[in-house]
This record gives sequence, C-alpha cells and structure tokens, in this order.
Amino acid sequence: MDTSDDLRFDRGDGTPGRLRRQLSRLLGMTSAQASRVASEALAPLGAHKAHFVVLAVLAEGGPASQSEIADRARIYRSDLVAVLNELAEGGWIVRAPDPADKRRNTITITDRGRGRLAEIEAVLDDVNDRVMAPLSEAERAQLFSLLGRVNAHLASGGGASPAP
Amino acid sequence: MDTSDDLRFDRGDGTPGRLRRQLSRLLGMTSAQASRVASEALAPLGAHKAHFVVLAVLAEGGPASQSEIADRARIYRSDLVAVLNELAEGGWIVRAPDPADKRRNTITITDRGRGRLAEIEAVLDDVNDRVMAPLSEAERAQLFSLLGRVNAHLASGGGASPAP
DNA sequence: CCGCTTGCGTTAGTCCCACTAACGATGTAG
DNA sequence: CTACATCGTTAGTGGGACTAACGCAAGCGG
Repeated sequence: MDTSDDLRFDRGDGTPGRLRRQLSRLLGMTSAQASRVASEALAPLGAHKAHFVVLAVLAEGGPASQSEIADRARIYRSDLVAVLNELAEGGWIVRAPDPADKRRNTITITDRGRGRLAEIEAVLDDVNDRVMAPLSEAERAQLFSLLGRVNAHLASGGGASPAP
Repeated sequence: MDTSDDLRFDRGDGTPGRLRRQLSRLLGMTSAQASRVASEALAPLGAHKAHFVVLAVLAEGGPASQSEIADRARIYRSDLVAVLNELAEGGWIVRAPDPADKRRNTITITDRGRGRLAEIEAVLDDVNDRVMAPLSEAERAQLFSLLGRVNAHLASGGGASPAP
C-alpha cells in the first residue's frame, strides 16, 4: 500500500523530519481534524460535543450536581453552565435545586434527553468509524490503548518539567 | 481506596463507556496535555512551537517564500506573518524582498537561527520523551504510525460527511 | 498598451477550546 | 459567631485553526 493519495500533509514532500518526530504536532493536527469532522456532523442536529458528554454522564451515572458532572465529564464548571442551559432549553435535562443543600442543583436527564443522547451517539459512532476507517479493529484498539496510556500518564502529572 | 488524587481523568471510575469509545475526545485531551507540556517547556526560552516549525522548515528546505513556508509548515499565511516578525526580531531569520518577484519575500535562516533551532529542538525532544515515557520504543513507533495513518486519511478528505 | 485574473504578504477578525479569577450565596468547623 | 470551604455563575484570557478582504505586483489575452 503506497501513499499515492494527494495528501497535503506529512508526506515525504516538504515536511522536515524534525517535525515528524514531534508527537504533539501530530496529535494536534489529528485532533483538530477529528474534532472538525465531529463538529460538522453534529451541526445539522444543532448539537455540540459537550452535550453528548454531559448527557452520557447523566445517563450512565444518574442524577448529579453540577460539580459532580464537571468531574465526571472532565469539563470545567464554568463551561458547564452554558451547556446545561442549552440542554435545559431543549428539555433534555432538568435542573432542580437540591433541597438538602441549597447551593447545589440536581441535574437529571429526561426521557427526551435519552432520545437525544441516542441520536447524538449514532452520529458520533459513525464519525468515529469514518475517522478510523483506515485502521483494522485490532489497530483501533491499539491506538486507544496507546493514547490512553499516554493520556493517563500526562493526567497524573507525568509530563511535568523537572525541578529547575 | 478513594480517588483523592486530582486526576480528573479517564480512570474507569466515573467516565461513561460511551465517552471512552470516542476517539476525538481522547485525542483532544491528550493533545491538549501534550501541547501544554510543550508550551511550558518552551516558555523559559521565550519560544513558541511555531518558531520551531518554521525554523525547521527553513533549515531543512532552504530559503523560501512565505507561502512556501506556509505550505511546508502547514501554517496559515496569515498566522505566519507574526511568527516571522518575532523570528526576525530575534535575528534568527532574514526577510528580504525577492528581486525576481517583487511580491515575494525570501526568508533565510541565519546562523543564530540554526543555533536557536538546535536549542528548541533539544527542549522539544526532551518533552517528547517525557510525554511518551510509559511507551516502549516499539510502541512509540506504533503510535506514530497509527496516528499518521488516521491523520493522512483525514487530511485527504477521508472523514467528510456523506452526501445529504 | 489595457484590462483581467491570479498569487503574494498583510491586517483584521471569527470561532472554538482549555483554563483562571472572582463573587454572592450557602454550607461546615472551630 | 467567626473563619473557611464549596457551589453555581459571570467574565475574561490565551492559543490555535480558519476566513475575508485589501493593496500590490505579475502574467496573460486581446
């Protein structure tokens, strides 16, 4: 299998070898492309990726406070506010004050929300499939595993700069 | 055993399975972390990643016009302007009008520029190493290969949405 | 020569994302 | 009661990808 496609990317043509060694560059480019594909696929639905994330968290973890959602969904509480507003406006979640602790809101996914989640999930699964089209099943698993390990390592402070 | 660590990441605990299936999410998180590590490492030098990219292109490809650089470095011409200004201010490149075509500038890397490139490269190589610390050599190659293939696929329009 | 189109560098500005700071209201500990 | 921590919220930063439009120069067809 040769690289006969007219990719304008990292092929032998003009890309210096130094650049190809940089993981962060490759990650960045790939991430940007994948993200773009996903966003474009969700656009017709009027949905954002954050919607999916939050709905998934609520569907699988049950009702939760906003900071709980933020923790689980790996979203900042500050950004979560707008997302929840949009989701509430669509009737996909309910934001109700927690009687036990008046600081908290208890967020619950609605039935419509579950439908919405399924809808979004279908789109994103398809996107995932298109993005990873050139990879076999085993390779996809490999990619997830490798990325996951790097990610976990970085998340646990593994990449911090050494003491000065 | 509580999750008192402040890894707010994907560790099986609260992250729904649906989210873990999404490559773009994993890519995004990992890319953001890696990018952050790189930026922090470059900060003490007063350097940006774009500096590295442009210097590398010039060092390996020889003098070039700005749009040529933009093509090779996979940067937008509009963004390139500021980068070249900074590089010129540091004396790492020279921007001279092309006598053959007065619309063009010919950009050339200086000796100081080559020194700067080496300096930045050393930092970034170290970053790369720290980021991929948990992976063996073979696994790193695997990761590059897999990412590269996905990236190439996306770059050649592989992930476009089907006709509506 | 004249107009037309194309490519070049530049300016400005948009959108999205990760991230921080601060604040009022509420809860908790001493 | 006082001091402090937490919750939701608002606002704003910084960077990266990307677009639009402009002035200028080159090239081409007539």
